[in-house]
Amino acid sequence: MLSRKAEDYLEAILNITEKKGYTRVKDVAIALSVKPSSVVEMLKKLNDMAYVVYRKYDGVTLTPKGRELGSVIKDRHDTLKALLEIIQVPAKIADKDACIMEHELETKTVEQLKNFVRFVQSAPDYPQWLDHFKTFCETGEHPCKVDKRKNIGSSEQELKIEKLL
Amino acid sequence: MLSRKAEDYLEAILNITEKKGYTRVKDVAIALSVKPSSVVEMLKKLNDMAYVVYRKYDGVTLTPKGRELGSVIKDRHDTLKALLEIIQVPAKIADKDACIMEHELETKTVEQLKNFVRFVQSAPDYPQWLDHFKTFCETGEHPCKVDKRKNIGSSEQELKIEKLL
DNA sequence: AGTTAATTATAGGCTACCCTAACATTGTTA
DNA sequence: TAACAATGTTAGGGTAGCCTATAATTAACT
Repeated sequence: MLSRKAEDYLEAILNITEKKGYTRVKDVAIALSVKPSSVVEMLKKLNDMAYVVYRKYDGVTLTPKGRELGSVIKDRHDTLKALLEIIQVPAKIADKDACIMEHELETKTVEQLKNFVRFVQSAPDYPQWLDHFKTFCETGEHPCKVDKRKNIGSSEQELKIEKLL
Repeated sequence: MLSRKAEDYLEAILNITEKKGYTRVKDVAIALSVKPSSVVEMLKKLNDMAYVVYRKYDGVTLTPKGRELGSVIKDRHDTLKALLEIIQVPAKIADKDACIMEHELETKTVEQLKNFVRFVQSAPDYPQWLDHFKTFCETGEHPCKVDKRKNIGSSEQELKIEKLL
């Protein structure tokens, strides 16, 4: 298992490589707000563990193994960020906090997480979409989608129904 | 600012104190899966920073300052746990992962986070409850609650409407 | 009270990660 | 191509947090 930090380095290398086509020590140092010497130290470790190929004075490239793990981490990050954005955390904070979750979160993030939880817990009726979500987890399908196919102009109908409530 | 670890210690002390009325070195060691010597080391630091009162061979108590910060952390933890449970992560995993978020998450947790994000992003129509959530953030009120007061027997009505869709 | 068991404390050591300062290499440009 | 600038590397050092082994204290039992 790689440490958190090692994963951060891997993720950074992946991001930089995707954006510029190659990665140098300096780029990683800037991305992670550390000194170049720290980067070199970690690159040696990642090289020994076969996550990257690191040759002196010649930048870094990811091995297939490294690319694979990097993708998993990036995906995790993107998912967390998306979740935070869904609950109205500003994009910039969401991106930052996706890395940190639990400790040292922005006030705004914590506030929105709380809001979301209270929103669900204090709902006057059991929220229907939660059932929809459960169904979605089991079937991969949105239940309303299935029902709607039976009708045409369902969006108009929905508007009417909304007014009824 | 306290480190993650220091916060973990503080939270553990708060939990143990709430449950047993007092806290000994051994309890903390078990709670955090570390050796007693590590606990003593950290208690000295927390004592110096005035988060706890630590006297040799005589357990630990939280200062008001420590109790306050501990509560904030515990609240954060509870919120994250609740969020994970809302998205159908089993309680036990939710509790564990509330501490960890982002790194070293359980497969199940990541899966459910992904499900939730996909659930929202792939919805056939823009999900209404998201608007409700936005309103909730601004007003602290559930919009449907307000509308419903105008009618009686709204839950019956809802049932009918559901059948219509 | 005396002996043993449990708990707590100290000393010393280890690893991960970061730093600064000095040195090496590569790139750029007159 | 020589000189300077930018970048990369190494050496040496620091802190946080963990450990083991050993010593001190407290608790429990006969």
